[in-house]
Amino acid sequence: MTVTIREIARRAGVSRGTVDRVLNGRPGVKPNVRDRILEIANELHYVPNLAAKALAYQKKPIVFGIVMPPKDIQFFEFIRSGIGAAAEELKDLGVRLDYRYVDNERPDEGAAAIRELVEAGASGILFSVMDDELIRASIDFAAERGVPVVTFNSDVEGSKRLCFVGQDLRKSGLVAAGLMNRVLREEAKVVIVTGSLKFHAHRSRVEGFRQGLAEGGSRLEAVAVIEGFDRYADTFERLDRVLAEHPDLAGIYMATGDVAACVDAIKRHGREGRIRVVCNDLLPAAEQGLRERIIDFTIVQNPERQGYLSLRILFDHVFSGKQPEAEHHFTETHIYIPESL
Amino acid sequence: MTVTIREIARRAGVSRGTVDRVLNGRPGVKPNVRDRILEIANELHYVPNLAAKALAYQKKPIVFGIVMPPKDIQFFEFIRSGIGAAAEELKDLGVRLDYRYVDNERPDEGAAAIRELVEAGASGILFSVMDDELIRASIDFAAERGVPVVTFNSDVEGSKRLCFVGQDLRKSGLVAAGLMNRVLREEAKVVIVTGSLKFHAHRSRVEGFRQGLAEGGSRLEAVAVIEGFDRYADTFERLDRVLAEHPDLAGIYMATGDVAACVDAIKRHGREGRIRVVCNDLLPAAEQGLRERIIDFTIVQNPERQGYLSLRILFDHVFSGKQPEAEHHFTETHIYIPESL
DNA sequence: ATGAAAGCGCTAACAT
DNA sequence: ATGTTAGCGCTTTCAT
Repeated sequence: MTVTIREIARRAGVSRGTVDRVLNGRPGVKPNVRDRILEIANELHYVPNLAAKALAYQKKPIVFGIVMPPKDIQFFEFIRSGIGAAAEELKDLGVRLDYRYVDNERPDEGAAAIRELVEAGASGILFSVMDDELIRASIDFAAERGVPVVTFNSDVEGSKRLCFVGQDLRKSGLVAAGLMNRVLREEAKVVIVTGSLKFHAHRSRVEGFRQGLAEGGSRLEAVAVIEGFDRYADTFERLDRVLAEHPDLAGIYMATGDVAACVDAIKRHGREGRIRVVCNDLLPAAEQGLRERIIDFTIVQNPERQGYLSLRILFDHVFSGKQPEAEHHFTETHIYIPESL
Repeated sequence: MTVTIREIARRAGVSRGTVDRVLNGRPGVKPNVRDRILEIANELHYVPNLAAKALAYQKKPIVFGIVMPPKDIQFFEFIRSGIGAAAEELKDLGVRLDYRYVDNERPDEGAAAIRELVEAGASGILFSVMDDELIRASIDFAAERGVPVVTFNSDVEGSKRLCFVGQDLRKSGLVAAGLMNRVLREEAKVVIVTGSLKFHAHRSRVEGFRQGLAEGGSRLEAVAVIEGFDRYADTFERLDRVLAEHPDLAGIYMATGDVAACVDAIKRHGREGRIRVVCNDLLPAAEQGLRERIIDFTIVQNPERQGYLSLRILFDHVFSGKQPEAEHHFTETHIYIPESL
C-alpha cells in the first residue's frame, strides 16, 4: 500500500493536521512529537502524493515568477516556448506563471522584479538577466525568504540561486573545433568571431574552440579573434577586412555575433562554399545561411529544453522538495546541417 | 473561474453523476439530457482537471501494457529509460506499467501479449515488435475494444494503432549523406553498409543516403551496398573485400550493422583516419569508434525521447482524450562527434 | 435513468 | 500545541 499522511498520523497517535505541519515545516509542534513523526515518515518512506497535493492547491494556486528580457529578443522565443510546454503540463497541478520582462542592460530592473515577486508571494523564480552585484543581492534576498531562484541561459555565479540551467559554452566551442577539424583536414587558417571578450560568456566559447584546435591532430591555426559586439556593422566590417587580408582563409567560427553579417561578408568576397562556416543557434539568419549552403554547421543547445527543464526543476523542488542533481544543469549540444532542418 | 463538472451539473439541472456519465461516454443517460450536457460543456470549454481525475483513480490505477523485445537488446535500454522517466512523472497520476518481453522474431508472442493485456484490462498499450499479419490483427482487436495501441521504434503500418513514435529513417540517411558531402568535397567513392535490403526499415536509410548523394553538388559515388545482416562476421568479411578492391575508398556509411566489424575492418587495412565513417546510434561500439577517431559522426534519433514521448502520448490520449498531432511522430535527428560526448 | 454520498490524499481554516 | 473538518474536482457505489 502507498503510505499516506493518515497512516503516519495513526502510527504516531496524532492527527493528520499535525503530521501536515511537521512534513511542511510549519511551526507549532512540540519538538519530540515532530521528531517522532519525521522518524515514522522516514521509516515508511513516505512520499507525498502529487495529485492530492495539487488538488488541494487549486484554491490558492502556486505562482512562479519569470524574469527575462522582453519579447522582442528572438532567442528567448524558444526558451519561452519550452517554459510554456512545462507550464501546460503543470497547469492542472495548480501552477501559474507571472512574467516580468526587464531590460537586460538594466540590472536594477531585474533586481527589483525579484523583490516584487517575493513580496507578491511567488513560490519560486525563474531568472535570466545578465550578472550583476545588485542582482546577486536580490537573489540572495529571495533565497533567504525561502523563495528559490533558478537561473537559466545566463547564470549569476556566486549567488544563492538553486541552480543554473543552460548551455555548456565551452563545450559548444569544443564541438565547433571538432567540426572544423573534420572538414578541414590539411593545414588551414580560421578566424574566430565573438561579441566581446570582456564577457565571460563570450569568452567561454572562444576558449573551448581554442582548446579544440590545440588538441592532437588539428592543423588549424586561428589567425584572428574578431569582436563584433553583436552588431551587424562591426561584424561585417571586421570580417571584411580579415577576408581581404587572408585570401586563403579556410574557416570562420561565429562563436557569437551577427550571422547575417558573416554571410554577407563571404558573399561580398565571392567565397561562398570555399569557406567552412560554423555558427551557433538556429535563428532565421543561420537557417537561411544553412539552406544557402554558406554555413556548414550550426551548434544548438536546445533552448526549448532549457525553458522546459528550468521550470520543471523549480516545480519539483518546490512541490516535492527535490534537490537539483547538480549546480549547473547543461542542456545537450546538438549539431545541425541543412539536411537536419 | 475554472469550469467544473459541478458547474455543468448546476446549469443543466442534473447531478454531477449524470454529467460524469455523459462526459465519459458511460451508458444510462437519456439522449436529450446527454445532448444538453455536451452542449453546455462545449460552450463552457470544459476541460477536466487532471489532478482531480488522477486522485480519484488512486483506488484502481490505470495500467498501460508495454510489449517489447527482451532486456538483453542494448538499443532498447535507452527507450526503456525514457519510458521510465515518463512513468516517474505519471506515477502520482495513478499510472502503472505492465511490461511484457517478447521475442522479436516471433510475431505470435507479440500478438498474444496484446490480447492478454486487453483481457487483463489494460487501458492502453505501447508496442514494439516487428511488423506481421498476426500482430496487425491483434492491434486491431485491441483498438476495437477501445484499447489504444501506440507503436514505437518499429511501426506496424496499416494497423489501427493510434500512432507511431520513432525515427525518420530516410532523414537519417539524408543527414548522413549531408555529412559525407561536407567532409569529402572532391570526387570520391563511398560504400553503404546495411542489414538486409529486404527490410523496409533498412532500405529507408539507404534510400535517404542515396537521395543525399543525388542532390546538387555532391561528387560522391556509392560503389557498393553491402548487406551485413547485422552480424559481425558478414559485415567484416564483406567490408574487408570492398576495402581490398577499392584502395581509394574514401567513406563508409554504416546505415545498419555491426559497427565493431566496420572499425576492425578499417584497422586491418591500416586506413584509420583516412576513411570517413558515418554510422547510427550511440551503442558502445560506436562510442568507442568515435573516441578512437575512426568514426567521424554518428547519427542518433533520441531513443530516450522515443520512449518518453510514446508513453506521454498514450497517457494524454487515455486521460485527456487528446488526439496525437500526427500519425507518425518522428524524434529529432542529432549528429554526434567525439567532442559532443 | 438519475441522484446522493463517500472517498482519493492533502491543505487550511477554525476549534479546542 | 494539537484536533477537527470542510473542501479541491472527479469517480463510483448505492439508492431511488
